[in-house]
Amino acid sequence: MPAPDPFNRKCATRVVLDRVGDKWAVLILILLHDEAHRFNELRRRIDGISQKMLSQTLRSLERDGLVHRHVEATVPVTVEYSITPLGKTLYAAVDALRVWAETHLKDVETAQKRYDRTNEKPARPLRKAA
Amino acid sequence: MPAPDPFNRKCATRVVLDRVGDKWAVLILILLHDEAHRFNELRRRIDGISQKMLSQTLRSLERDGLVHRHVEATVPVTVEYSITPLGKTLYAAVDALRVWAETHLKDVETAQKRYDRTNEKPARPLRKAA
DNA sequence: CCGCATCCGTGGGGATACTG
DNA sequence: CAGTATCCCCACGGATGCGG
Repeated sequence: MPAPDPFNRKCATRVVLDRVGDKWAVLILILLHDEAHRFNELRRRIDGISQKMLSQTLRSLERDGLVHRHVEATVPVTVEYSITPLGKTLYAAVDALRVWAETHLKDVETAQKRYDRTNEKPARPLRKAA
Repeated sequence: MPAPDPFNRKCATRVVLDRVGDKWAVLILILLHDEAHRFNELRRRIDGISQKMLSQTLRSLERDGLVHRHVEATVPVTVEYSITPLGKTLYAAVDALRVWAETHLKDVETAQKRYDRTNEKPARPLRKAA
């Protein structure tokens, strides 16, 4: 893994960024930070996630050591997912983003409206209509 | 925009998360945080970005009020991009992620190797070969 | 209940060519 | 130099069905 030069492909930072870019991963991390959950609990909790993505994302998180998977050998098997200590440290950073979002949402929206008002004046044909 | 319930689609947090999830946006933000840059400077600086994505991402950032676009009316037109105050506040949060990445990279890699050693023992056909 | 395999549609994003 | 427009591909992710 190369030195921390985010402008080179495949640098450490990019790897993490890609994981954070995964919206499902972040949401799962937030949920598990509060308490452990079972598979279908998560499924119901997270609006719009497919079973495939949930499964897939959980495996990634487990692989990265951010989430722990505990299998209970009951009759219909029971699986519980919980956040690991490492996961909690990432959660802290991610949470900073959440806070930023809530703090500056208004500013962003204002900027967007301004931009749209200024630039979205199309309908001025550059070349004469045919 | 709904209340801060990240589990509902289209919540504020998700919007920001999606923007941060955009790796190009983050990289641009980091570059511009150091100093203003021109279009093709950014292009050269960022390994692997296409001209289309650069253009597209810059417009998003400008629309969100995170980046400022200054046009100099020289003969071959000159355009400079710089980070806004709002952009700097976001940069702070993003930087926390960068730090996390560099700090815990080793842990993640270790976890991954462990996981792979444990689980990637395929080659045991569940059903007989045809 | 948990989760993998398969099929398949959509759109994100790369390459290229062109304009102001 | 700074973009826009077009084509095109393939990987991401949804839906469905099966297996432990």
